[in-house]
Amino acid sequence: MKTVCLTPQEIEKALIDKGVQPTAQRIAICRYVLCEADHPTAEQVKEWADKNFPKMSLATVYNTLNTLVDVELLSEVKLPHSDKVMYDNNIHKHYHFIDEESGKLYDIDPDEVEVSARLKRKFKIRDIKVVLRGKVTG
Amino acid sequence: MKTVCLTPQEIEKALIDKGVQPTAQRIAICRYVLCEADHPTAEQVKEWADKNFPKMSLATVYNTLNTLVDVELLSEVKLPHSDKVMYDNNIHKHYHFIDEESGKLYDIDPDEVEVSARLKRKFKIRDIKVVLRGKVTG
DNA sequence: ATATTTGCAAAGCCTTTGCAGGGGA
DNA sequence: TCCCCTGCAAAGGCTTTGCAAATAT
Repeated sequence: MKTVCLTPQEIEKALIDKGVQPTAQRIAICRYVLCEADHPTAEQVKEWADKNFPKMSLATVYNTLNTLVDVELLSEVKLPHSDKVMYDNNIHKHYHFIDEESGKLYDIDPDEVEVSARLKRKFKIRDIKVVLRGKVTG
Repeated sequence: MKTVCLTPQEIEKALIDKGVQPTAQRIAICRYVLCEADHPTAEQVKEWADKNFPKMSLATVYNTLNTLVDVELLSEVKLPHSDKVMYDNNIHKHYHFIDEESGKLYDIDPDEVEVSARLKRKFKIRDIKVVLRGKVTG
């Protein structure tokens, strides 16, 4: 979750820069998922919208999230501990830590994890994903 | 995929040892998923069953696969490149490599990948999952 | 005889899609 | 004007479940 929140104006600009029309719904969702939320699911975005936006359909929530993923303002996280997609405002390379007790996700900086693979020659690695799991104190 | 295939008798014994009734359907599915198949989906197991078993419902396929996972004769693999669960007869610790072209899965021995994490103290790691992705030649 | 398991169909869960109405450029 | 977006409801894909009939011990 980013510590700095974008203003509606900044969000509008970001959307336009990406070639996405800055509709009220999209700006609202951006305000939530880019600043306030922490790895929300579509359902959580919908719940937020129900409280903070006049009226927004679930389809619009999904469409908007998919659009934001397409233009790389957001990234999609699918992890085995949940059947729901989670959305991550961290679009840089990073790993994830799953708190086994709460299911909560934490972003892990790649610098904190060292991975080196020496596979048989037939494997050409293009990407490595690491998912950590355990307890989080505090 | 194991190179050694179990006989129906061995499968029957394995099921009984695990406290699972060795019904014809279960033995048949075991013969496929424990020996012949390579990371099959439930759908693929059903297709195999349709060709090689008098009659088996999809529910039985799912129930049986879940039972085998419960008794640890099989492990469940959920990866982000597919929305379908894949079943793995390798129940030992290992990682996976996804061939980006075919979607095919390869088991990777943990010895071939070195991972070391030095996270902040609040994180107590209980498990590390590594998913590699790239091209496979040959 | 009693407890499990099977098969079928229906339901469940998450996500996508079709289409008509509405709003922005 | 014209195209894109929204909302609604229906559909889609995968998996689970309820229940009655069949099977196992």
